[in-house]
Amino acid sequence: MLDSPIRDRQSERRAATRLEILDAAWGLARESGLAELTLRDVAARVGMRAPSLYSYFASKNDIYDAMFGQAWSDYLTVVEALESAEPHPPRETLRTLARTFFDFAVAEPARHQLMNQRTIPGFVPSEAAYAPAVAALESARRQFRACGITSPEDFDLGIAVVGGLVNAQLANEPGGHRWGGLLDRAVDMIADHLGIPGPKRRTS
Amino acid sequence: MLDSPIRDRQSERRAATRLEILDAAWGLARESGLAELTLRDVAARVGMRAPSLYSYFASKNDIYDAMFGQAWSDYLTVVEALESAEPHPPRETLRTLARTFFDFAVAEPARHQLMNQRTIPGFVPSEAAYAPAVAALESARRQFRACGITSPEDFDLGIAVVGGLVNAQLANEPGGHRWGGLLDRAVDMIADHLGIPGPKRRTS
DNA sequence: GTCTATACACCGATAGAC
DNA sequence: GTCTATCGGTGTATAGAC
Repeated sequence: MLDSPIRDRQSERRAATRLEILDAAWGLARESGLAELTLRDVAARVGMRAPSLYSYFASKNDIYDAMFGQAWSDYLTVVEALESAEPHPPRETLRTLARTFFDFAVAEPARHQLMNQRTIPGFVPSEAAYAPAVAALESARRQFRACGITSPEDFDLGIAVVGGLVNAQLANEPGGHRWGGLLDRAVDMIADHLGIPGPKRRTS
Repeated sequence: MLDSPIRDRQSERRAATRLEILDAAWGLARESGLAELTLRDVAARVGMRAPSLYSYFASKNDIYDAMFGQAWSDYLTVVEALESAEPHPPRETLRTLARTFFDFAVAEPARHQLMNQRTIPGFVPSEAAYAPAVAALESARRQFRACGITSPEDFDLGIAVVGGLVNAQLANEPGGHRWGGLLDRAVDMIADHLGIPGPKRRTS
């Protein structure tokens, strides 16, 4: 009974509407900022009134939670695609990993704010939404390990450096390239520091 | 007439009340979060009603602006004290500079959020409030230069790395020491990368 | 089941009495 | 200068129309 055709159709419709709502929320977040989201605006964009959203999400933070899960799932797909690609020299793998994270982040500042900063008042990601974030971090950790970086401290350092470049770029020059242009040098700096073999890339 | 004794007393009282209001705002920001500030709560803490605050500040963002200016002025004092201290070996100077910024940031996450992240909706620091931030950055730049780091790109890289460690610490483990313990290593890594002479510090 | 109308408590901000 | 009263806006809860 629980999975009768009727119920399937209903739950499919429901899931589709949820996606519509989330798309509207992403659009508004991109245009006006993540924290500027209002339920009335989101509802209007999908042809509803604000209270109707409560048929699909338990609260505004529940919408943020679903967006958080979507964003990390998307990034998980990207980072796992890198992992399953044919092997490359360690420094090239690290460069690609760093560049992928950097580009993903600066491409959509609102998404990066949701994924990596904790600035939405009262929002704490649920365990379910956090799962793809953990998986993405583990994928990155495996790729670090494949490059010979096994110590947790070294991994923390690498993550922090790339994240620092992202934040500096977004905070001081969103849309620019001043810190993005330092990314390859930063990776080589870490690789040198950790004794990773391979040629340095020429600085541009 | 404009600087009669009476007027002096009035403006002194006014400035004192402004400071009282800002102290109340800092206390609430520390306790409940920067974005959770409400004018009603701030006013209550100084024994006023919310509208009375408008006699001292033009808006809520004007309060944030004054807090922004205070925070950077405080940091400017700290960083200029470092600059006027007796010279030290380059790596030690860089370590002290990095540690000072790191400790200042993690000591008060709300203050760091206001100073270095742009997450308060609609808040853009005024030119006046931004001035001490520029001065602090210039002081840091001079100290980098005294260590032999003259290229703007190298400075950007150094700032970003330290900022990345701060953000990682605050985002993933506020109050902890996981990324703070990597700070000296990170400084040595940069110093090695840039060919700064001097002994490495033993890793802990 | 979906959606709406309505209402509530709270927010920043303003007007005007005192 | 500080107050009360109030405005438009917010997230959210719920009763009821369809």
